[in-house]
Amino acid sequence: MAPDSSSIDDPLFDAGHHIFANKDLLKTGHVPEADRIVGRDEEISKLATRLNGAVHGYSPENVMVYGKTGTGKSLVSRHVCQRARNAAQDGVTIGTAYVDCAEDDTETQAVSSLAAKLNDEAETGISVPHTGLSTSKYYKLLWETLDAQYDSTIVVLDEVDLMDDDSVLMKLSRAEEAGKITGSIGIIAISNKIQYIDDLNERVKSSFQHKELFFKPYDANQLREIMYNRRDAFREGVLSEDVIPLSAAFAAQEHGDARKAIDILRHAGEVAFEEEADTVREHHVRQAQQHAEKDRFRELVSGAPTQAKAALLALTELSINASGDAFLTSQVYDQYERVCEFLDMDVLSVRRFRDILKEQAFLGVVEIEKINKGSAGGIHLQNRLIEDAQVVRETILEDARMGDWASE
DNA sequence: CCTCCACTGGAATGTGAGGCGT
DNA sequence: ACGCCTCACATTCCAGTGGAGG
Repeated sequence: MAPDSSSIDDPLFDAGHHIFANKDLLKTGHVPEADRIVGRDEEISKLATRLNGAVHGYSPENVMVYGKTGTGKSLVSRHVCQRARNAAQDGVTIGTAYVDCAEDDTETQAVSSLAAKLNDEAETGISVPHTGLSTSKYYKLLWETLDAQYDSTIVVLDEVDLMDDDSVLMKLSRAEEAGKITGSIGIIAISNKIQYIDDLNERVKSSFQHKELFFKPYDANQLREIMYNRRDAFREGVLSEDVIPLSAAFAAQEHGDARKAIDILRHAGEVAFEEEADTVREHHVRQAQQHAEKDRFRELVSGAPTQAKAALLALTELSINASGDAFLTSQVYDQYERVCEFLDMDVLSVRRFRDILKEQAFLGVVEIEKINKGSAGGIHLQNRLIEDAQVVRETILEDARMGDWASE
């Protein structure tokens, strides 16, 4: 928790860090100052237009914000909220609240956290308990709070698609016309899924439709600028020239996710530190990238269903023990039967087994090539692991149900 | 150019879990 | 509590595939 720069003279914890000056700047939750937001000017102004009403005491519009992770959706939303608060005309007060629906994923939790965040007890005299009330009570508290304090309220619901249902959206969007509150309310709903709006209740849908805002992934130039803005996380002169451009290039390949870009940069710093290098260089970035790649891969494998793991285990076994690195489906299936028998699992049909391998190919864990052996055997698929077989094997064996296989 | 091999992949169908309206 | 629907996962069946080798 404490910043690296705190200088407690304990030899166990090195006095200073020779790579990082302020590592916090590279934390995922770090919010940069307004003038450091890169390449999102258009999105900022569009979002502001929608919320413009609030500043003048009218009703703001609802907005649905789409975009992949790490494209600045939350950042821009928070930023615009803050600007709206500051820009509020004389006599107009604006309340803003941000709810992460990944944390508060039920209706009650979301409403209670909204009420708690918007309520200033000193001013309203209302106290909002963290738990214990019924959902409707929390709504009532929320309406009271809003009436007591604000002319307009902007609510940001981040990752709404993780919400268990859309009743919060429903009730919030209708609060004004249903006369629950005297002021107005605007919702910024943020979602990673483009189709999210299709699953919504018709009423909610209509209040968000045609008010969507898309966030494009960052390109390499923008990523580079984002990283330059945080270069003071490192000590001066520690970053060599090509580190940031290279990290940006890697991250741009990975769908333009700014979060990943920063991760790679931080990782590169950590690698350099562990190597006791004086500067962060290109090869540290490459190593960090590989590390990230491996992490992603491990996540894929460890998250796979049991049967898929058994299939992969069969493939790793062949890759390690047999010659060659690509194997016919029938060979892998034979091995898979042995694995299942040993682990006392159900043996799936060949047909299903083929589909499982195909899924893994889609995820990028295995690679499948079609070959034809002619009159010697017709059409076959050759399955090959993309990552190192040992790595895959170790990851699978971490699974309790698979562990026994380690004893052959 | 035709055959032929052994697997591929589409389609139909079955099954259990979980959500939804009544 | 109830049937109804959808979804993910799995099985069975079988026509289709396409290059090596005659």
